[in-house]
Amino acid sequence: MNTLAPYYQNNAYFLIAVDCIIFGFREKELHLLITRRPVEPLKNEWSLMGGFMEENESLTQAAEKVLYRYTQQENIYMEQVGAYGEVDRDSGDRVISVAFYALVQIEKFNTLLARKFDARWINVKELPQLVFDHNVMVRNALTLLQYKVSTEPVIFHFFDDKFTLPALQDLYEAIYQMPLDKRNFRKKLATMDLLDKLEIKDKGSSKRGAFYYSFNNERYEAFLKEGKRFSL
Amino acid sequence: MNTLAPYYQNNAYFLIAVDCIIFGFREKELHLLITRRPVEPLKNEWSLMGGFMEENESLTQAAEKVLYRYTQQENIYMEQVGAYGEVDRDSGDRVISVAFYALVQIEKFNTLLARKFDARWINVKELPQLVFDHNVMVRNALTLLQYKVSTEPVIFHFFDDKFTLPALQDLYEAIYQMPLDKRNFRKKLATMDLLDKLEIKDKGSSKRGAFYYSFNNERYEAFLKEGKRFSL
DNA sequence: GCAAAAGTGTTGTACTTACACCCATGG
DNA sequence: CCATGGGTGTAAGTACAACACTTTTGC
Repeated sequence: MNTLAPYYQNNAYFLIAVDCIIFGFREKELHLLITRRPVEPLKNEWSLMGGFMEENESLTQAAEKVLYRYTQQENIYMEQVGAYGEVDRDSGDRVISVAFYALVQIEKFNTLLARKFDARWINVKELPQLVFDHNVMVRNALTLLQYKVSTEPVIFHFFDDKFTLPALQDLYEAIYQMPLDKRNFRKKLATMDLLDKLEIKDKGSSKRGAFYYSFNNERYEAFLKEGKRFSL
Repeated sequence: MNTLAPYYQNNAYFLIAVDCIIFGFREKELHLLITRRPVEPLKNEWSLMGGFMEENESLTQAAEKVLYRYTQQENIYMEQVGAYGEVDRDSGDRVISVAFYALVQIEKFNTLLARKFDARWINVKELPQLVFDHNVMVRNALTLLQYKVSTEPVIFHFFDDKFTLPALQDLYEAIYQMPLDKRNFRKKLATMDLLDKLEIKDKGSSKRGAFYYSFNNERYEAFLKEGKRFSL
C-alpha cells in the first residue's frame, strides 16, 4: 500500500503490471517467448512474461526487471507498446498493464531458465491463445515493430553484432510477413552504406557460405547528420 | 482505496492519471488547449488537461471523462500516446500517467467553459513550459499525429464535415511543420478520389471563395477493400 | 483596376519493381 | 559432378518534386 498522498487524496489506487513481448529470431522465423502462467486465475495457461510494478521503479525499470527475470539479460532493446486499461481485462483483479516489446538474441537465451519457467519460443505465426488481452498486445507490438524496423536500424538488436545478408533478409521477411526481392533488398542496403563487410563467412546454412556484415554506428551517426533516414 | 485483491496480494498500488493533448485548428495554425493547473503542487502553472482514473472506468473512459469536463464534447476522436512512469515525474506524489491526444473542432468549443478553467488555445509553435513531463507528452503526441494523418484520414476530425482545400492544406502544413506544394497536394488528393466537391463556397478567407469538400466515408470503405491505403 | 487568394498541367528525376543467371563448395 | 544456397545488374514503370500563370471578386 502507498503512504498517504501528500496532495492527491481521495483518488483510487491501482495495481500496475508490465507485460513483455519478447521477440527473437530463429530458423528463419520470428519467434516470441511465452510461458505457462504461474498464478491463479488461469494458472498454466499460455501468457506473456509479466510482473507487477513496485514502489520505487519506473515503468521502464519494471519491464527491465521482468526481462531480467526471464532471460538473465540486461541492456535489452525495448519499446513501450502502450497501456491497457479495460475494467475487466484481467479476471484476477483490476490491473492496468503496460506492454513492452523487446528484441533479444535467442542464442544468448538460457534454456535452463526456460525450463524453470516453462517458457517456450513460439513462431509468431503459430501463436496459441494467450490469457486476457495478451494476443491484442502481441498484434499491436508486431505492428509497431514493423514500423520501427522499417524506419530505424533496430533490427540489428536481434543479432550479436554480426549477421549475414540472407539472415537479415529472412528476418525482415518474417517481420513483414511477406517475401522480399533479394537484389532490391541488397541494393537498398548498399545505397545507405551502413554495413561493414567482414572477412569471415557463415558456413552454417550453405556450402558456399555467406559473408558476415556488421552495422557501423559511426557511419549511421554521420548519415543522420546529413539529414538522411534509415529505410528498409 | 481498492477492495482486497482476490489474487494479487502484496503488490503496490498506484495513482493513475490521464493527460489529454487536445489539438485544434485555428488561424492556419495547429493549436492546443492548455490550462492553469488547479491544484498544488505547481498550482497555476501551465498544464495539460488531466484527471485521475477512477475505480470503474477504463483508461479510455477516463480520458473521455476529462475531455468532456473541459470541452463538453463527446465522441471525440482520440488516440493513446503512451504511459509515463518515471518515479519522480510528478512532484505531488507517485503518479503514473497515460497520455491521449484528441482532435477537436475549435468552433464547437465553449469559451465560457474555457474561462472557468482558465484554459487557452496556444499555437503549438509557441508552447510555454508545462508542468512535469507534459512537454514530452506533447512532442510524442505530435510525432504520432504526424504519422497518423499521413496514413489514415483522421485529419477530417478537425472539421465539421466540410472544409476547403486551402484550409486542409494549411492544416497539413501546420501538423508537418513544413510547406507543401499546392498542386502536388491537390493531385494526390484527387488521385485517391475520396472527397465530394460541394456546391457552396467559403468566402471567409478570400474574395473569390474556395469550394467546400466533404470526406466520403463509403468511398473510403471501398478504397480500403481494394487494398489501397490513404497517404498524404 | 488591382490586390489577394483559388485554381490548374507538364516535365524531369528518383525510386521501386520485376526479373535470370553464374558462383562456390561440401558431400 | 551436382545440389544448394550466395551473389550480382538492367530496364520499365511509377511516384515525387519542381515550377508559373490565369481566374474570380470585393474593395
